[in-house]
Amino acid sequence: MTTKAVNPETQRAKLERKERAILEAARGVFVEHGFDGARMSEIARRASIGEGTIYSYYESKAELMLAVLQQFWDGLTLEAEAVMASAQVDDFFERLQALAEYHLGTVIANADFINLTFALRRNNSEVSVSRDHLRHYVAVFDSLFRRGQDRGELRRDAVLWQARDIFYGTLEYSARSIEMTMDTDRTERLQGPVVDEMISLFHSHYAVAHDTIETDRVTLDSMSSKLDQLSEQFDALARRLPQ
Amino acid sequence: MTTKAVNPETQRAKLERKERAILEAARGVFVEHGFDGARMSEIARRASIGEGTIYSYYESKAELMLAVLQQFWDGLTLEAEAVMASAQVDDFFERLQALAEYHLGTVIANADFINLTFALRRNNSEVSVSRDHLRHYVAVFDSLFRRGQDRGELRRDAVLWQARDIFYGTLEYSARSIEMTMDTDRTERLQGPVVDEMISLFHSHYAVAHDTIETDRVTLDSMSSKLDQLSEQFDALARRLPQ
DNA sequence: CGGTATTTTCGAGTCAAGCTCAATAAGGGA
DNA sequence: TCCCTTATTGAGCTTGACTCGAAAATACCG
Repeated sequence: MTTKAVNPETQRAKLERKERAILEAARGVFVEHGFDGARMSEIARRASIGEGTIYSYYESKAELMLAVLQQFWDGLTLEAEAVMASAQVDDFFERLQALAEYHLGTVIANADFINLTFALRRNNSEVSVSRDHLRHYVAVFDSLFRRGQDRGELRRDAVLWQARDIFYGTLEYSARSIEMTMDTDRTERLQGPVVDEMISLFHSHYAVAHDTIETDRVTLDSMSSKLDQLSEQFDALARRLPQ
Repeated sequence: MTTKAVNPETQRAKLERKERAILEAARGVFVEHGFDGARMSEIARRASIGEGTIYSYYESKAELMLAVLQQFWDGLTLEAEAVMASAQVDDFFERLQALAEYHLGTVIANADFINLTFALRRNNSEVSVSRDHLRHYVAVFDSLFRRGQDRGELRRDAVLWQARDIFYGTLEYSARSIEMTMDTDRTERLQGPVVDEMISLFHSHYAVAHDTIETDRVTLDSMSSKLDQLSEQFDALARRLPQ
């Protein structure tokens, strides 16, 4: 009696703990062996439960995988937001650099997960979920970019989704390239140059550099008129000179 | 005697024809159902052979898939090279645009294959092959870019692999985004703007226009100081003149 | 042509892995 | 303690990649 009715929470807590155990075991096995290579029996063994029990928590292997991915992407999004929140400067480009460094590092470190996410593109139901993960994650960049436009650091006519494609597309492709050259090649690529190039690219393509050119044009105009003026004065002076 | 020894070629040709039939059937089934969804039995049925026969041509399902991918990527590379060869202009940016249009269209049209390529990243042996496909394919961009540098259209200090990452990374990411918004959203993205933005980006970041602006600035500064100097000399001269 | 060696094809059978389900255990209220 | 609900289990079911012994086709030779 006393030990049994300890708490109504206990039961739920127990289930949740078990669910977390399954998720953690699944995460490890999926990362180690990929989706096809992962064995439900191994996941069950690591979670210290029977194989059939998994199916009372998750409908199928695919759904379990999806839960793992959900957790993974949620974690990424939170971390990315934290990186932005902890930035000590307001400057767009500094923040972009922080985000790029974080993203590139993460994508390289968790390449397995990223690949798994895109490998799971068969059933339409799963696609939508995977899409939501991405949408939520890239929202960090979106708000950063919009803020940069509002603060006048970025061109107003820049198209958000184009910038987003360039940012994430380039970083992911670079991550794959870095990954590829890691084990075999001697010409190992580093993360630093990739991020630097990205910032430089955003500077030259999206910064309000146009204003600078405007200023130059103004300088040019004023110089030109000054020159004309000087020329006239010179002529006038020359005419006043004695032969 | 007469009918049997028709030709020593016949036998080999027969085998090769059968191999092509298997490859073609496999290609269709893989594209329709993905790697896991594809059934060896269906491939055999479509190729009008017994299931076991496939295994006297290919070691395993994975190796068959790899052969399909090999053929696919080789075709892509050839097409990309043909696009470059048939370009009517020499201008780097026009050629880049043609390549971008081709690549984006191809990636969207054959999204299944592209995904399959990256989904097959488990066994190390397969990785290397997949890497070679990519390396060979992107060589088209590489030679185009180098030519652009040689012809003085592109900055000499530009780093090739960085430009390559930007080009292919952005296009692939855009292709995925376009794919995603295709069936559901009303705000459908088009391929045109993506390519245009890419060209514009390469113009602003890699064209020798940077040098021009730099040169302009330097010229402007020196002209400005010379003008001031001249103005002073003129005043001094004017003061020395008799009233 | 007949006979024989070799090569190619075949599909029934094996094995492995995801998944089901009837039986069992655990929990919890009266 | 009894009973009902819920959770857990692993032996089997199903499916699909792959094997293998046999048969069919082909090549070779006298």
